[in-house]
Amino acid sequence: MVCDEKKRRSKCPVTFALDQLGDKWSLLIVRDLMFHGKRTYGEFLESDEGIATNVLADRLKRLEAEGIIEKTRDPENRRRVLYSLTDKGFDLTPLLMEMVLWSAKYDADTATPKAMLDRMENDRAAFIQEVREGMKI
Amino acid sequence: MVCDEKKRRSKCPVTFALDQLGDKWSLLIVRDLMFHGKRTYGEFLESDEGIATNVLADRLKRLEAEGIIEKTRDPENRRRVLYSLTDKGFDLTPLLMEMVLWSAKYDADTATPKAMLDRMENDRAAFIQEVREGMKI
DNA sequence: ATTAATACTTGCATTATACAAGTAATAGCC
DNA sequence: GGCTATTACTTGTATAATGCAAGTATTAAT
Repeated sequence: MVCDEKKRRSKCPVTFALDQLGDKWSLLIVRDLMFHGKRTYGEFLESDEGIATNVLADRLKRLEAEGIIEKTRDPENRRRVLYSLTDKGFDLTPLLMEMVLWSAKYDADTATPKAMLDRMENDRAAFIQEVREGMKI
Repeated sequence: MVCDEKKRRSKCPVTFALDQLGDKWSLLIVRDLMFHGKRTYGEFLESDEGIATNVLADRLKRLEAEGIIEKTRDPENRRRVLYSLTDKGFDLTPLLMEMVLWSAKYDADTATPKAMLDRMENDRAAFIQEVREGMKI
């Protein structure tokens, strides 16, 4: 194929976001980068949800193509690839925060510390700043 | 099958939300209920994205089972079924707002009026209140 | 030179989706 | 009451996505 751009379903912003992130795995990779300090293929594979290797490879490729993550070789160990969030990826922080707050409200078993939920709700800007700093290489 | 509960992938709140909404269609139905005043199967079918009839039926069933939407017969026309958001569904408003803001930032073609984006950003509570009022039957 | 670590790719079975068509219940009209 | 239209689905089938097990390629360590 000469052109691999997908046709857009519509010009709706919700659709735009869903076309880039609307599946059961993409946002878990973003979560791991954003909140859990994960950076490598192997680390993503270890997450509790158990993503399949081919699906992980596919999602990393797509997220990179969409400019949400970027890929570098680890200079200290050249067989290791390091993934990180771009600004576009980091800007998903508020979206992830709202997901966490919604789930905390409606899922009795959610494993998010109360203190963190309070910070998310009461000082959004500070929380986002903490995430940004935590993401630093 | 005796029990149709799905096993959870993890206790992560992001996973909880993705298991209920993480596909390319569920949130579009929520969007149509929340922002476009749609309430019937036929109206959802008309949306630009072009959902397949069987997928729409499946998603309506799931969303209802998850307590995000509810179903009533239209008393004035008993062959018509009316869908509406529950409180749990309405509480997705901030999540949808963040999706819209993120897409507006990164998609040059997004069709959201600037004035609406400004209200979402600068007066979140008021915007949410407007949505709530607009949703009234 | 051999083994280990890391990041993938491949093949195949299962599941989900898209598309076209058909069915069921209610309503409106004669 | 019988006929047609409306509305909300269901069903069948082809295509695409996912899950799982196994294999390959590149770099590092010994």
